Amino acid sequence: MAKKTKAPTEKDCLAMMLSVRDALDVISGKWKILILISVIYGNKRFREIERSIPNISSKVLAKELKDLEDRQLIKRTVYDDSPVLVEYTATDYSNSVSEVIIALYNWGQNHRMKIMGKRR
Amino acid sequence: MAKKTKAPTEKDCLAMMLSVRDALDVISGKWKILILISVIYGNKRFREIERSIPNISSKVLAKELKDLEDRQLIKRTVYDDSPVLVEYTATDYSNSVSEVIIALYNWGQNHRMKIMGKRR
DNA sequence: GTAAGCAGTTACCTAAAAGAAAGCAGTTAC
DNA sequence: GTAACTGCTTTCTTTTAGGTAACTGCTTAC
Repeated sequence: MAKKTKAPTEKDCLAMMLSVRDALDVISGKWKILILISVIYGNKRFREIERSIPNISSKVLAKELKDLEDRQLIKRTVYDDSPVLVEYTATDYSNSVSEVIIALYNWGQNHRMKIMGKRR
Repeated sequence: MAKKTKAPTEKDCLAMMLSVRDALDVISGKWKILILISVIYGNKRFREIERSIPNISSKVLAKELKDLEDRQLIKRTVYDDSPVLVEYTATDYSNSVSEVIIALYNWGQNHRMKIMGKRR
């Protein structure tokens, strides 16, 4: 299978950037990943998610949930018993974000230990 | 070694969020990761880095480089021959970000294929 | 002598994100 | 009957990130 081992070219560098940018477009922002964590973890109801994320407001949560739903990173299901009941759940696709989340989690933990010398 | 397998608690969810937030505080923004990629890849000079990142401006680059330097994610070395020569290089610490970068790269590539049905 | 490269800085402006606070229509609990 | 929960929406204000563009002092190349 002897492949040539090529040194990385400028194109590789650029390609890396473009894909990372694609990811950041979807995932970045102060709240999206936290919301995904909450939902993947198992929180389903609007208020439940809201309570699980420190300092998030209803307004921001509603907006971000819509955005994540549009991108199929979250599923919104309405059960129309009265009272109306709404459930947010993870999708297969949102589960694919786990790798990113875990990398961020590991790095963040490590970073805090570096700068504060202690764990949370 | 039989550890108890515990179901994740609310505290686990919160701890995850807090660490991820720590990471995002350092790493987020439109440009920081792209700059890290460029420098890790091997670009050293200010203009070289600038040219390697599509559409970045001098102002933003200068600001972000300072920020990354403060956080020890980049090393800035001045060679004071005349003309003054400045080199930016990756640190051990910035290399630790690679895992995050790779996760973002993989996800971003996958995402693009999902929504566009093609690679870059 | 002028154009172009180096490593930035400065000042001004805008759009988007986010915070704060209140409200609403419906339901349930006491 | 009133307080508290649900899933949001609305308005208003502040903050921040980022874009644009020009300009600096210095050096080398033509």
